[in-house]
Amino acid sequence: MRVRELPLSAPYAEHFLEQGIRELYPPQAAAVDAGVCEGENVVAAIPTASGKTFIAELALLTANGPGLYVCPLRALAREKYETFAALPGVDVGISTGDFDATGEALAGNDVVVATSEKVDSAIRNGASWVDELACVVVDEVHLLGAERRGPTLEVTLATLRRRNPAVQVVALSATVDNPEAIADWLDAALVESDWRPVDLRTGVAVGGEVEFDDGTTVGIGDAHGKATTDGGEGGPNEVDGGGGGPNEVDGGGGGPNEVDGGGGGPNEVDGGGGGPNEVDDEDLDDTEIAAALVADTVADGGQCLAFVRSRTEAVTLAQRLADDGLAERMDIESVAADAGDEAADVDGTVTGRQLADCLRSGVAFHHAGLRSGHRAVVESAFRDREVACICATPTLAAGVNVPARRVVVRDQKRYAGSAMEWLPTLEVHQMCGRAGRPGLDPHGEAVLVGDDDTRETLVNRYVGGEPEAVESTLADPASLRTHVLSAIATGFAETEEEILGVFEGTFYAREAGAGGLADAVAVAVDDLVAAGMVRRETGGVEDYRLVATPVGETTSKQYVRPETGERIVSGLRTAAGMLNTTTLTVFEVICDTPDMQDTYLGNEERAEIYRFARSNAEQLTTAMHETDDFEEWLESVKTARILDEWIGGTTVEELVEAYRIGPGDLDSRVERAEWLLSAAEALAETVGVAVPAIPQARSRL
DNA sequence: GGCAGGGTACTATAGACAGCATGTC
DNA sequence: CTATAGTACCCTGCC
Repeated sequence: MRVRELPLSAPYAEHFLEQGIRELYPPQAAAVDAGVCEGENVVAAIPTASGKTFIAELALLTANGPGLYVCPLRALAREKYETFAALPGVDVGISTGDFDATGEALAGNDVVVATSEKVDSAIRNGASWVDELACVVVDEVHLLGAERRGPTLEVTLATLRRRNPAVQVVALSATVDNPEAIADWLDAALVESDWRPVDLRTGVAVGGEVEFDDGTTVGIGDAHGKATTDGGEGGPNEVDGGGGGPNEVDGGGGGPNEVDGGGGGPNEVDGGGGGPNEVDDEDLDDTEIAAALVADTVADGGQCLAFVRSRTEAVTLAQRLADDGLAERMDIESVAADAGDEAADVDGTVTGRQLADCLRSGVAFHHAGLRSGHRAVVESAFRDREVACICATPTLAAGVNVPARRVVVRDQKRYAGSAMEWLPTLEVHQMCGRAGRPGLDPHGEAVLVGDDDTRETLVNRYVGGEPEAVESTLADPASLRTHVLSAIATGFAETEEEILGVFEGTFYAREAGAGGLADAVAVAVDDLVAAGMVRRETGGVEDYRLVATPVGETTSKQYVRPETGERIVSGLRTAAGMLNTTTLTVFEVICDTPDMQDTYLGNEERAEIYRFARSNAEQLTTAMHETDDFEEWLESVKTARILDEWIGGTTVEELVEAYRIGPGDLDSRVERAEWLLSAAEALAETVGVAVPAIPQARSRL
């Protein structure tokens, strides 16, 4: 199918042709056949980089009215905003917590790009534009299975559809085990495919060699074995009708079960029995294997991503690769010396300096402790081929697009609470899916590092294994309370019956029936009444209606969780009766809510924070002996102390040093504090308490 | 006695969304 | 619990 044949107006068709898109990828063609251009609901469960954006554009451009594009990350929202803004004659608006590109009212736009929380918030605050939508595209719908954020996605989508039954819904998902359930929920046609524009092979590295799922075996430390099964030298990047395009369809991921569960086939294509530099099989630890896997690809002119478990390990691996002189083996454009300077310019923290040093050696690391400036430098230097390898925690797999020739997953387990857990298959697949850069690499390679004991597990679980099914988490009491309050506060529901009606259209209800929630909703309502968020108003003879109290209304509008609203209100009341109310007081209140991210409290620090809490007890709203979770409260005190020092003028460098947090972590704490303080101010006004320390703290943040 | 090197016990561990006012045609 | 890197600390052995 060609772009010319699509029901697009001339300027759009021109635009795509200019971008080199002539022939549609098979999943795109399938989406068109399913009716994306005719207003039909479509769920596309296809790999990343197989052309999802184009499907979204088709839906939005052919829709009979304004469109909404919902995505999970602010960074992705920005990326999409730019993509859509490049379309001729399309007015695009963006709406995320931190970014507002146009300043115009969202109502005037042809397309709005927003995070799901922002859409939820817009609905709660009565924004009118949501009712005029003709089309909603939801990116990464499989996140509906995520705790906390999943429920807001499904409730938001259900509400949008309820208020506007005619709206077209196009949902884009990673490959999951039950895409048909999502399609069924949305009354949508399902397009399912594992076609990719660049072939991907996945392997497991044990000792000195890698066994790939296509049956080939490659020695590690060989200058990277050649010769795989596919011959497509022709031009994997050509989207042109002429070239190898269409017939690549079944050559590639075609059959989903091409993978042989039993491990490597008998047909080894070993690079010739141990190359000259072949690494010794024995006594290689995972890091050495990972480093060799990276070095091989780099020596061959390709770039790598290496995924590890923790932040420090990402940094350590990057430094090690830098010391090994990794980049010297690569004909990279130029080592990222400028990027190094840029990274150093962001701040003078240890993290920043380490990153700068790595970048000047053509290596980088990436994790959530980096500030967004750092991350942007790393991402763009990598895209410009100034960096040979990024060592990263799983953040990178879910974020903006940074494809590499080879992906090395060194660690497949993660510390969770008190034990090591295997990573979900879906997550590992997303890491692996970053392999293969269209136009630059003949194929992508993903390698999981293991040993004799784990080999079979890795093959079964990740190489040949199916990703998990998406399951709703709406039944979680905390999520339910939030959305029940929202339904009442917006006036969509006045009885428990009507609340169930709001949830009728959710993914959860499809699985369990809305009735499955009845008991849980009743509990949530009771909780909200007890918390002073909701009131039962006995209006009629026998019945009552549910009404949000002013506090409940403000809580919902401010988009904080009910528990947060409750904690803030009680904190404010206590503060009003205190002699010594300071900025520390209000920080303690907002940090002691579930909406503030807690800060790790090390053993060493505990005693020190305890002393701090004691000596400042008259400024804190919580008496030590009456905390239900002392440990958690101490963490809040630590966060509050950091914020208080921050507004007192302590620098990032000093705070990072003193409290062992990443610079990016500090940024995110500050950002949340701004938001929670404004919520606190609004709540203070609704309950009629004046706490001057709130505006003080706000202005100094 | 002093110090280097090695063994050992202990500590720590991924990620990231949201409010609102304001001015302008 | 199913792990492992980094580190503070102690012990040992050598000078």
